[in-house]
Amino acid sequence: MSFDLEGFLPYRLSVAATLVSRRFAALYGAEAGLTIPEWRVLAHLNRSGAVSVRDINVRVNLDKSIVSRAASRLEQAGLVRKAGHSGDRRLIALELTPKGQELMGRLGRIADAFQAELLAELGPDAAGLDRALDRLIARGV
Amino acid sequence: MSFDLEGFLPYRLSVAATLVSRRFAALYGAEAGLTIPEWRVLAHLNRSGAVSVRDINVRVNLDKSIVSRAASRLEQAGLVRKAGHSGDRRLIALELTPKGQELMGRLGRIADAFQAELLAELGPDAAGLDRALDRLIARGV
DNA sequence: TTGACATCGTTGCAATAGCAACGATAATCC
DNA sequence: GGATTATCGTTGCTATTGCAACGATGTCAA
Repeated sequence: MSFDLEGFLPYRLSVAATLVSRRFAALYGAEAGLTIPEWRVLAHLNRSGAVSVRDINVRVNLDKSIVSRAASRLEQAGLVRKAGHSGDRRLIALELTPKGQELMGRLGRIADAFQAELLAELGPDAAGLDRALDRLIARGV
Repeated sequence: MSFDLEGFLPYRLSVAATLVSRRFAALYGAEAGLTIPEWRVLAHLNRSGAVSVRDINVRVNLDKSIVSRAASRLEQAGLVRKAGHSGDRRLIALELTPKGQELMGRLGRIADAFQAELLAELGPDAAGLDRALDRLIARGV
C-alpha cells in the first residue's frame, strides 16, 4: 500500500491548526487588527506582568526577532510599554498599558467563548486531543 | 480568572503542528531537500496519478500559486512531468516521473515510520486525537 | 582587573506566503 | 453565433518568516 497523505498526522495537524487559527483570527480580527504574533505577545503579557523579549520568545514559541517587531508595533499602538529592566540593562521589561489591558479583557472573553465552542464541537474527544497535544508539545520542546 | 494562552486550543494546535512538522522535516530533509509544499505535492501525486494544479490546490490546502511554483521546482528537479490535459487546454496534467516515484517510495517509508513513532508516543490518546482532527478539518472546510 | 565567552534586543537579508491581476481557454446565456 | 462570465495556471507584488550578524551588556575565570 502506498503512502497516504490524508492520513498522515503531521499533515492533519497542520491543516487543522491552520483552519482553527483562521476561524479564530476572523473573530478577533473584527475586534482588533492583530497579527498572530501580536496576539500571542499580548496574551502572554496579560498573564505574566512585566517580562522580557526573551521570556516571550521561549514561552510562546516565537523567534525573538518576531517578538521584537510585534512588541514595537504594539508599543506604537499604545497597547504595550517598554521599560528598562532594573539591574540587567540588556533586558527590557514589557507590560500592558491600561489600554492594552482593556483590549485583552475583551479578547480574552472572545477567546474563552471560542474555546468553549471548540470543546462543544469535539465532545468526548476533547480530552484525548488535549492529552495528545500535551505529549507532542512536551516531546518537541 | 484571566485568559490563559497555554491552555488555548488554537495556540496548542499551532505549536504542536509546528513541532511535529519540524521533526518530520529533519527526517526527510536528510533524504531530499524538499520544502513542505513540494513534499505535499509529491505525496499527493504519488496517490492520485495525473492531476491538475487546481486539484492539488483543493485537496492539499495550498494556494494555487504555491502549487504552481512547487510543481515548477519539482519539474526542474526531474521529479514531476507536466503534460497538457487532453480536452480542456486550460488544465495541465501533473504526474510523477520514475525518478519521482522512486523518491516517493523512500519518503513514504520514512513517513510511515515516523507516523508509527508518533502513534507509539501517543499511545491510547492517538484515537481521540484522530477523531478530533477529523472533526476540526471537516468543520473547517 | 582583564580578557574570553555568553546573552540580550535589534536589524539586515534572502526565501516564502498569500493575494490580486493577467492572458488563455471554456462554459453559459441571449 | 456572439457576448458575457467563469475557470485555469502563471506571474508580480508586498508583508512576513526565520536565520544570522551586530553592538551592547553581563558573567566568569585566571
